[in-house]
Amino acid sequence: MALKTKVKEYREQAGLKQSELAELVHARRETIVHLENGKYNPSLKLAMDIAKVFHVRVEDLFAFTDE
Amino acid sequence: MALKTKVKEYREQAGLKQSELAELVHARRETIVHLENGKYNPSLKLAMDIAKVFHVRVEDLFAFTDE
DNA sequence: CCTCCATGTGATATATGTTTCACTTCGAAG
DNA sequence: CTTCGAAGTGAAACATATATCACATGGAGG
Repeated sequence: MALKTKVKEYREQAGLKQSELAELVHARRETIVHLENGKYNPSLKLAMDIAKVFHVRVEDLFAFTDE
Repeated sequence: MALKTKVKEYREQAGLKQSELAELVHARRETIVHLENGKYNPSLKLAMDIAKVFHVRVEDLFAFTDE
């Protein structure tokens, strides 16, 4: 049920601010904040857009855990 | 903008009905219908659940085209 | 301490994915 | 032609992702 994400790790490693990543994927800064803090499941498009920015696979960036 | 998907191909190859796939990923049959016909972007969770059923990567199953 | 900037929060509004239900279409088989 | 099961359609209700806005927090440096 819970979503684990590495967006923050990849973003910081890439030297990007939340606002810069948001602009790259055509989303709002607050949306990135919520995502990094696991507030909700993104749409497939948003997830793939972010994965593309970091040149990683969606599965590298997101994982759903049971419990 | 447009979503291309191979859900139908993989599903038929696996010998599954839409209703069976739906049950496996805890969704409704109509949701699978809409997805296979590119009606909307699924949630990341649904996309990953389907990819897991077929043992493929999300990127193998879905692709967003420009135009 | 004060300022600036990046990050986080919360509430509300809007967009859209998903469900539900009732119905239709279509092919295969009797 | 009739029946039956699988697939498709459309509209309305509902759930939730995303946008918007205003404000709070926290660290770095003056």
